[in-house]
Amino acid sequence: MSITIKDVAKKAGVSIATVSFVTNNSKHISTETKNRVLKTIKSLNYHPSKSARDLVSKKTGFIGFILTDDHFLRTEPFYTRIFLGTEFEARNDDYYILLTSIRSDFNENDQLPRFVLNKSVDGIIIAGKIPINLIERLSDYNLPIIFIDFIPPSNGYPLILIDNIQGGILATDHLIHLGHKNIAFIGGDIEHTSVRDRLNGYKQALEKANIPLKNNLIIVDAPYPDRQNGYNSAKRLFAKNKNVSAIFTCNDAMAIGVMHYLKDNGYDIPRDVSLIGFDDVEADLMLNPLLTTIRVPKIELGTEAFRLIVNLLKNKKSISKKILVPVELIVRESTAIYKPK
Amino acid sequence: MSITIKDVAKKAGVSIATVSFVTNNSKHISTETKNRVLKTIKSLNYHPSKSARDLVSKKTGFIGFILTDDHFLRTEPFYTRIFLGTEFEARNDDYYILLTSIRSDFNENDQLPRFVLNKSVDGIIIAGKIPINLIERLSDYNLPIIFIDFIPPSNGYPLILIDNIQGGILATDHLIHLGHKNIAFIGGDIEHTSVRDRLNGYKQALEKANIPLKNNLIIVDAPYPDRQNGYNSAKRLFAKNKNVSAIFTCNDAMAIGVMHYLKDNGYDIPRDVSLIGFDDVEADLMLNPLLTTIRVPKIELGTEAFRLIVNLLKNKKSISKKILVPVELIVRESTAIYKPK
DNA sequence: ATGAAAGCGCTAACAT
DNA sequence: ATGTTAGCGCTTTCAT
Repeated sequence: MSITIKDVAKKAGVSIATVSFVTNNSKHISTETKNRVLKTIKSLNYHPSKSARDLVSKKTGFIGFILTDDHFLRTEPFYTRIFLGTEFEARNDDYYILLTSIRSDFNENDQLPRFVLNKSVDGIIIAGKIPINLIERLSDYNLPIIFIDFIPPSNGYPLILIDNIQGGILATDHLIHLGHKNIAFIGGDIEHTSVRDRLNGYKQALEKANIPLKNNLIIVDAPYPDRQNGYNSAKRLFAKNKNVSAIFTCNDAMAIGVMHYLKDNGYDIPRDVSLIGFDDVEADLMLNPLLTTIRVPKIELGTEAFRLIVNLLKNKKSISKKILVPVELIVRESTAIYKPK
Repeated sequence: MSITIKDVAKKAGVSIATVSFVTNNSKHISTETKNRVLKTIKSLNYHPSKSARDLVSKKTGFIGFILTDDHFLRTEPFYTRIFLGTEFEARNDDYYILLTSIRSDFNENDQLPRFVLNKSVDGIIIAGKIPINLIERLSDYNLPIIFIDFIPPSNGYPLILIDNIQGGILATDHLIHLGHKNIAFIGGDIEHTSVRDRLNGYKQALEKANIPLKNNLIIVDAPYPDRQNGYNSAKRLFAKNKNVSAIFTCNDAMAIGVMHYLKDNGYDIPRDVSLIGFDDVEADLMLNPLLTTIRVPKIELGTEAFRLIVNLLKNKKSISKKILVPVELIVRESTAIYKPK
């Protein structure tokens, strides 16, 4: 049998209430008894039973984390890092994160995540694009929900977002400062708010530098921002336009595809073409040349989300907050000063 | 407030015990009352409180899943798929999986996963290579532990393993049947049991076909089986040996690296060189040509592990089992009949 | 076949 | 400052 609060109380010569007060720091206990209790707890290696605690406090001590399976299994560890961030942070607050995946084509007939049905979480974190009908069905459960890197159609939810516009500006400014004028933008689906915002930043930066916007330098018709689509987009870009000297892609996966295209077609990076990505994923460090990119602090997105939801849980009132997490330019090897041919 | 067992009992006109018996199927209840209770449960949308249940049953209803962070964040979603498998299976048994990562250089001073310290799991699943000292410290906690895709130095743990030898035979046989004679093997660290076993299968297949083993066709000196090391290994292979007509790499990540090397050096796949990988990860489907490989049923590794640990939990006796999960040859486009140049 | 009641380990109101 | 005690929602033994 496991050690319980009674064992500690008996051994320390106090009541179980006192022990409880000590473990919760909830009432003023004389330093002397407090220390004695603490010592006993340690000596007995006592850990309060989570279920007993949860039962009386009417909390579950769990936060649900929902990811579509394609995000969960993405080749670049992006969302898994965000999960890790929440998990790190949860360690301090005695919470556990329950990770589950749903199908990306989640529909009416699919079951909601079990932890929702069984009410075994106090709140829900959702990362990345998620089917709308899931959100609607979730709202019946009266659980605090917050979104990371996704703007749901319905308002009122707290949001943790990447400062994509700023990132777009940062990336484009970098290329402009290197002397580039013919700067292309390659993005995936323009319907994604993050792609749109990054493109937006690109446009703002060009405008500020008085560089005219050319539509045939913008390729945003790929369905999904992965390597393959990066490759194809680059192919389409160069089919229309030979004198591109720099490319800003909406994420690193596409940048890697673009890099392959450039290599396959005899372009040297960065001598002939400068290339900058967005996200800063592991894979960038295995490339040759190393990819210059905009770093998205993935772990921090997770920790921010966790902190926010815990605050929500404490204050009960649903303060609709929007946290914009800043990004950072990481200069590596794939960008260089513009040299006319 | 939430619906409790009392509400159900009152509405159904029975005692709470009866409701409990129904939800647990634990005693014979007349079909009539049973149906009535069931209907009431549904109408009230009642879900038993997990904490209350756990408290009395002295179970936590949780299984811990430990992964080193480099495995967790691997570029190819291999271990995350295994986790998903356990999670899928856990849904049927009313268990939840608590996923946590530890650093791959976990040492004496690092804290054990919180769910171990707090005794909030009933058992532990560990996937992939894990630091030995963690295993040792874990053993103090008297929790059932099972390993997936890793053979710990200490015996007695139930193991879920991939049938690597069979996979090696399958892959090599495939190449042999295509008429290849100069078949290379590229692996990562030979210290890994799985690499060793796959190499073993390779050797067995060659021997059976009376093809002499050539040591300069075997490259197993890379520290980690990733793309970059695949690339480098291929480079070393061709430096020693020009007339290789087929390559079997110990995993797909390395195969992708090899593929890049071959392309960079003007080899056509599969016309000049046939290539087969191992694992069958998403990325294979984005390659050109599509990669022939040995499929490891990742989801199944997870479900098997979960089933095994639940059995362990039920029977209490630690049956030291070893489950060998079979693999499958997936022929795609990167292998072809041998044609002399 | 069903019900009454004890008790799992803990928190928190109330008492001292 | 510390102790007593009533539950939290559930399972399970023992009655009936």
